Amino acid sequence: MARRTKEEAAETRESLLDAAEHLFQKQGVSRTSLQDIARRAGATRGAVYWHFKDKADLFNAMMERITLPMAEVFSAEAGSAPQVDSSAHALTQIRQAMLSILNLIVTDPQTRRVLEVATQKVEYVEDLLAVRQRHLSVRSGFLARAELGLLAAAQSQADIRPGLQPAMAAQGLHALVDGMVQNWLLDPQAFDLLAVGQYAIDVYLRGLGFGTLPPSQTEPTH
Amino acid sequence: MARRTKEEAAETRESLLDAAEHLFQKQGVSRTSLQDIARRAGATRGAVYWHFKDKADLFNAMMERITLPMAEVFSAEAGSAPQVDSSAHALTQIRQAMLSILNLIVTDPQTRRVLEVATQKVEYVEDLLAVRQRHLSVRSGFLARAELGLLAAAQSQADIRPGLQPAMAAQGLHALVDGMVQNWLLDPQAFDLLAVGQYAIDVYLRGLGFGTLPPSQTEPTH
DNA sequence: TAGTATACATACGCGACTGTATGTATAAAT
DNA sequence: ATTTATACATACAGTCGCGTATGTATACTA
Repeated sequence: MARRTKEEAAETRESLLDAAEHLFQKQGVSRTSLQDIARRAGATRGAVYWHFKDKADLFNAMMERITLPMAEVFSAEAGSAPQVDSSAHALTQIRQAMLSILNLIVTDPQTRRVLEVATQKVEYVEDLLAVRQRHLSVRSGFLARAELGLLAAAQSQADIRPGLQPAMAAQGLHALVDGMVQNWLLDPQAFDLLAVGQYAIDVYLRGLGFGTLPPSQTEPTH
Repeated sequence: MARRTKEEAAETRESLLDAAEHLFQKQGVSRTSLQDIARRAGATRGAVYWHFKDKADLFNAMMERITLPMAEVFSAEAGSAPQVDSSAHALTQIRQAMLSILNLIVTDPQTRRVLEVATQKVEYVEDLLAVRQRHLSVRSGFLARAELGLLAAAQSQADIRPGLQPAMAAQGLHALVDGMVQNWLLDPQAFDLLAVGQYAIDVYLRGLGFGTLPPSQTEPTH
């Protein structure tokens, strides 16, 4: 083979990452060789070592192709409908953001693939610790957002519990969504992520004292 | 070396599993060779292959040494105080069981180690799929228990929400606890597992309509 | 007490995977 | 129109870890 145009080179890179995604999901990261990846992409290890330093570098590049769901949704939400009464609907925003996360995971195969790899098909160790770091930073972003939202919502509502502890409440909310997603990824047929997710989130928010949620679609179909 | 007594052989086996626990936690399962394990246990690969078929077999033996927290607590709970009024205190039992889980994880280093390995330091794939299976069966056990408990509690209380859906509610509860544990294992200094766990669980149960929890220690110290 | 099975240690052969070195046709720069 | 850097493919060691085969001293058994 000979030199390709810059475009073609970029395509090669992408196809390598695509191949890695699928193979990592099927065989796990450690059991997938660079040979495997190159072959599936219709290339050789030469191409891999040209585009990436080693497997860890390739893995990180794969991760960076997608924004993790949590971050994705919050950034999208920020640029959505301009809020006239932001504090009043802060809670609705949080709720909606989390449902969007669940929806994205159910809908988008690539997101689901990479998420599955990141949570089940890789060992959080050494050169791959970047995953852990990303995970942690996404979490802290979520916590900050949620905490602010909860505070804002509490101020605009009367029936809020006096003992509300925003930091702990946000941690719980995060654990709920995160645990829900991980459990669903472990066995997608076990339950309906959207339905159960919505139900559980509403239960939790109600437990915080937010009894009156927008009547739009608060109750799941039963 | 020569032949050891049966006792000594059993000790060798245990020390191999101990070594594996620590090394798996530090380096991940795939990056730990049987050589590493043998060396740390003060033995050779010969001992390993005598006691175990291969690494997967050793890994599974390591997992089976401990009962996973969720299962542990429920089995212990079953044999605890005999219930005079079981339906009335079903909820308290559930709550207590979950707090015991969290307590066990924080308290017992071995449980924490193995749990960390099982959730972060192994790839759920092929010969190691037994972990996934264990995870799933523990979950279904939890769900069954929790669902029954919720139903029993609902019958004995008036202020329960009419729309209670026990299956979904149980899923949410499980996701909450599971997510909490996993997030804590990822970064134990990020928050206090016991305090936040208790807070979030109570929030969730309150959201289900169980407003009056036993006054023992419902409110976290603040 | 001789024999046998046990509980390892040691030695060997092997494939797999990695990183690098080198070759090369061609797109792009001059 | 050369030249050069690019985008790979191919070739080469080298290491590592695995599984097995074999050796062996001793606890147990009859």
